[in-house]
Amino acid sequence: MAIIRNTIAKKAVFEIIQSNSTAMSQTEIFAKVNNICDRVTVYRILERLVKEVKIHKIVNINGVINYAPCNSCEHEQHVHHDHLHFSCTTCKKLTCISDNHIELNIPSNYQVAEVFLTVSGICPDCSI
Amino acid sequence: MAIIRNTIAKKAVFEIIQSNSTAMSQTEIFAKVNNICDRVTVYRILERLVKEVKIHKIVNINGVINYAPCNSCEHEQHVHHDHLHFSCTTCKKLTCISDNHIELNIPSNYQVAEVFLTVSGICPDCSI
DNA sequence: TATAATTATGCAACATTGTTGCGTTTATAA
DNA sequence: TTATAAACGCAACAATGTTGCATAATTATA
Repeated sequence: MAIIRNTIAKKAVFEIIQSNSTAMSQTEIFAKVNNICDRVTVYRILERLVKEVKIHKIVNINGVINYAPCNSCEHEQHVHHDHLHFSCTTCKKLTCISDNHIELNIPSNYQVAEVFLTVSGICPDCSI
Repeated sequence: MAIIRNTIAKKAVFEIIQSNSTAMSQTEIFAKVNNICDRVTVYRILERLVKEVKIHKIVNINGVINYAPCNSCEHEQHVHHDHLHFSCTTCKKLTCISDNHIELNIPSNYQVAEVFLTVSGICPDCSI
């Protein structure tokens, strides 16, 4: 098993993701990293953080991949993040909303792994 | 109001989308169109078909935008497509599953427009 | 503390996906 | 048949993500 290193750039990326109230794209994260590292490195750091279950990927309604910290997930059991994501059509921000337990009606021949629930609309900040 | 034209390429694109059991990306659609038109034209046709509510956009769990026909939607009322999408992690196919009515628990200061519900896992074809 | 092992990085180059401008073609209404 | 505006092709660009490889940096351990 590979040894995971906690580098300066990795710490910076993780801190940026954790301190932001909404999920961020690679582009936004790279902009905030302030030339501490190459943009390719940001991609690779994000990949590692996802693998380590420290952050998780969320796809925005326009297809842009965003990253948010894994706050309430149980790492040991690899329980997935079936909470709700709100995708604002005005400011494009993606916000994680508290857990929404939903009942699904899926044919039994489908093996379910993860549930992605995203709601689009206008967030409180944009609806004056 | 602009007049909508029903061109050969548009008919072909729509037929491809309608005859396929799973949702398709622009790349897949363009490959099936068989050089009947430019790839830019496919993008523009898809855009128009979405606007005409003949097809709808679905974002795959990897961020790729897919298109599926609008079968059961009520055009007049512009009712949105809050049915469930199954995204197979093996064959990457995106399948529309029948309506799943879900109860959401969203703070009242969020204005909801559309609900996107995507489940990842293994589809029947891939789970032998 | 020095050194070896290997993880992580930077850079360059490439791939894919989507967008825009503009001149030309074509479908439709009159 | 003709005028008009929608649709198209082409080229060029932009954004996002990936890969290979040489170099740098971190960690374990001697």
